[in-house]
Amino acid sequence: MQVASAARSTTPIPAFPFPVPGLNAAGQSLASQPLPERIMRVQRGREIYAEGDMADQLYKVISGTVRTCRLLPDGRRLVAQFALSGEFFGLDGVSHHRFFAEAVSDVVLVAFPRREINHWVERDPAVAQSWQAYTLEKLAAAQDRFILLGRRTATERVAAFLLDLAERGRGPVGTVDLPMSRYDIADYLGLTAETVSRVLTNLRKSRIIGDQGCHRLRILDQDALQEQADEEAL
Amino acid sequence: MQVASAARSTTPIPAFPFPVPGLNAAGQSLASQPLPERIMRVQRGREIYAEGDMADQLYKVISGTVRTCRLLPDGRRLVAQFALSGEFFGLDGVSHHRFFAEAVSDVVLVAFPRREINHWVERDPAVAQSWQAYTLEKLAAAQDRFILLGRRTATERVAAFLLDLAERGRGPVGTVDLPMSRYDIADYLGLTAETVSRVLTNLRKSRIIGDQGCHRLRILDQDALQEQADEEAL
DNA sequence: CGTCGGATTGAGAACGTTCAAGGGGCGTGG
DNA sequence: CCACGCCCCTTGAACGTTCTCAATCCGACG
Repeated sequence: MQVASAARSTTPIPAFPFPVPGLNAAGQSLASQPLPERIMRVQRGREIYAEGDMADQLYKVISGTVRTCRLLPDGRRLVAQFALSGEFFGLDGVSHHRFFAEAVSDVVLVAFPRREINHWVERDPAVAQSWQAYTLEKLAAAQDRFILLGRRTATERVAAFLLDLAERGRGPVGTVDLPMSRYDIADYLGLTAETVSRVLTNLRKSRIIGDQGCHRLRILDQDALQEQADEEAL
Repeated sequence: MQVASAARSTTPIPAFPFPVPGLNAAGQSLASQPLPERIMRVQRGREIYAEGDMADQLYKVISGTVRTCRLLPDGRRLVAQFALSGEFFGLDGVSHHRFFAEAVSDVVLVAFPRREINHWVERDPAVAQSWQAYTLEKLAAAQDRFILLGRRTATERVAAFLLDLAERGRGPVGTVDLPMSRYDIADYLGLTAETVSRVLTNLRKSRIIGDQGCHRLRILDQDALQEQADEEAL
């Protein structure tokens, strides 16, 4: 884990991970009490925290992509989350991390001490409410993923993944960035890299997506892709 | 949904769904402000709430078993949770339920209005903390399930399921109750009922579990079962 | 220009599903 | 009380999707 020098005055104060009344859009406290912050820079492939580490911080991605994973003893891996720029991660355990986090690409992060969040939560019921709502939303998203992993075909999973990334990504409309490898995608979707590759090839041959290199593609037919994601047997 | 008549004086006040300072073990308020409660009785197979319903209540199972599920348009189903007696459910959406809940067996429930919980959370930071911790725990459990659904073999899934039920169940030690059907189990584990049945047969033939009817079994070799659950290739 | 890791493609195998048939337990009705 | 019927559970056989293993290709980077 690499911690860069303290934030420069040129670095904008990052937004709090969840919307909080009393903070403006940039996350600056309206109560003239700036949030403590710690800017971190992590190189591609480096670990941000390990499984079992104290979960005493939350992280917000300023730029780049982060993955949180767990490894089984025999080498099988599952990616729990991809955190894109603007998103946050680190909420994978009550007191200790149950997953480890790595930088998919070079990333810049902000770390929020959890005790600071707890302090806020204790002081302000509205913050507590926001925080709770945020956690509940995460829980709902996790439950949605049960269906993807438990009952969807390979094509459905990949199509849904592309649509999800397209929505979350910040590139030009219709263009999807895939900063992670096929192995990462596979371990996120409960597939193998070969299967992911084959599905992408099929979608390309069907003119549903267009090729712009390994780590970028265009969605040529949004409706068709949606159809592939929702249900094979429509 | 069936709502029984108001609780009798013989009905013990049910415990709050999550541990809360200021409440004793039975969930009775020490602040001489009893929690509002609503006892419900639901017959086996009946719906408790539907997908899309307002998520304005949390439920605690007093006796029986409840499943929460979602259905895909083509009939595929996924069971998100089994709530055994003493456990609670209903936290499957921020404002509206994203799953529907049904009674696996005849059940007795207590419903807690969410606004009541919110009220408590707003009044007492310690309650807020407990509530938050509870939600985080649920989130961590959900993330664990990603691995089960994404990367485990059929045998591993079933073995892990049996161990989980054995731990949560309240029957005699070494005995596991399976109130739900093979189809329910399959939809919980992302398998088919046939596969579940086959795995159980294999475990029986290996003398790892013993037969006591379709809905009850004995764990004969806990270590072996643990081995099956953790990893095939140990 | 060469090297290396990731991506793609192919062939074969394996695991789980699908389809189908038979068996058993429980509740209902005669 | 017994018989029937309806689920559900179990078992078998064939199929299919995905995985595994392997070779090749491509692109990024030195």
